[in-house]
Amino acid sequence: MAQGQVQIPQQIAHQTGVAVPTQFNSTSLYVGDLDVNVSEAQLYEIFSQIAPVVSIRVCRDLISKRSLGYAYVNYNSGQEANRAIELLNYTPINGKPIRIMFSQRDPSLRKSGAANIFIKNLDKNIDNKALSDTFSVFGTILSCKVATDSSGQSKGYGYVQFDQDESAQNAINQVNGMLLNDKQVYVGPFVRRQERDNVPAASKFNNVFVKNLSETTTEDDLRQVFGSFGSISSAVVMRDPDGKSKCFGFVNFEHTDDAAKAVESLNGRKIDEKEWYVGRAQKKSEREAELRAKFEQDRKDKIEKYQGANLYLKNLDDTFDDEKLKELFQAFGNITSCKVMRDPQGQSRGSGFVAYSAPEEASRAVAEMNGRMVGSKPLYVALAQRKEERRARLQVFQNFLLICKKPA
DNA sequence: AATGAGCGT
Repeated sequence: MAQGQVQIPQQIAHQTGVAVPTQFNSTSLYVGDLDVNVSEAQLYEIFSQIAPVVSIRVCRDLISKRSLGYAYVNYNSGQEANRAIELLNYTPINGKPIRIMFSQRDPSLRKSGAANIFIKNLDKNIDNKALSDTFSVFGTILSCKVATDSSGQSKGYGYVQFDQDESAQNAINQVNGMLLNDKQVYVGPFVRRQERDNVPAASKFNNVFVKNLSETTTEDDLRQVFGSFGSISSAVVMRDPDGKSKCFGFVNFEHTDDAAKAVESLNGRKIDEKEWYVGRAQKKSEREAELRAKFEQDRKDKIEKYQGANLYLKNLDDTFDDEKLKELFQAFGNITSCKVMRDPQGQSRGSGFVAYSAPEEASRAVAEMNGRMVGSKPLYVALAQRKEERRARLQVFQNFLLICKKPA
């Protein structure tokens, strides 16, 4: 027998060739949320109180043998398994409530999050069992859990997953906004964190930004135009210290939906011969982040564009200056910049850069000029590497040297 | 205020 498995001396239910059992006559239970130290023996003691147990296995990491925090308990009949769920679910073992479900090896239902609801503003005294009892009137619960901190204290929210969408819908309709232990709870569909982040807070805003105003447009004009969408708590046209309009402003609505309506219908409208831009006002930090991102993108575009249009020169005759370089290289294309590198004393370092406006010009220059005698020496001409590329290459080389030095 | 984690011999 496999290690870690307790085989109970009972006749074993043979299921070979039998169709996959449905949820409710399955004899196999998944027991999750186990403390890592929970053993088969502890589970046996508890589960055999319901009916004879066929087998129990705590699943463990193959190598470390550490408990994965879940186990399987098998009974002879579906009724027994069902009874175990009813009577033993949320029983604490080592102080931690276990969570029992019918074993369902196909993960698709679990992953889909279907019929799953989220409850918040729960009284801290409501535990898994109480939550389950509250919601079981709407249908069969597959899983139910109150979020807790490490000491087992309720965090005031939880989850209930039903087997049917309809049950979840009814639970939401009937319990949302109701009092549970004198606290008004929120009940809604469960939404994955990631999906919730994808829905930008962008749709909930009160403050509207307007630009491209005429210089003569005033706060009163803004109130006039925006006022038709709902009540305004403030309107402002930004101005220079001398009072001259900066041609943009902000209108703050009392209700988010009014703000949204105003944006929807005013953006791009022509008013006083000016096409207004009307949008959600960004926070300063948001705006800055956007500008930073744009700047970064522009920089990347520029690098991309000039990629391959830059030359790196070395072994350059000391008598060459920027001007002479330009003369030498302009035959191959349109030079956008040209530089001889010098030390702080102004002495030529014998290297330099020539930038063209297109990569073809640069490669022509390499082909024609590399190795050519210029002044006293043969000139080295190659496409310039970007700083990062060069750094990466140097790093590879340094590593190589280190490896070479290491004794066998 | 808060939107998990979870399936073997």
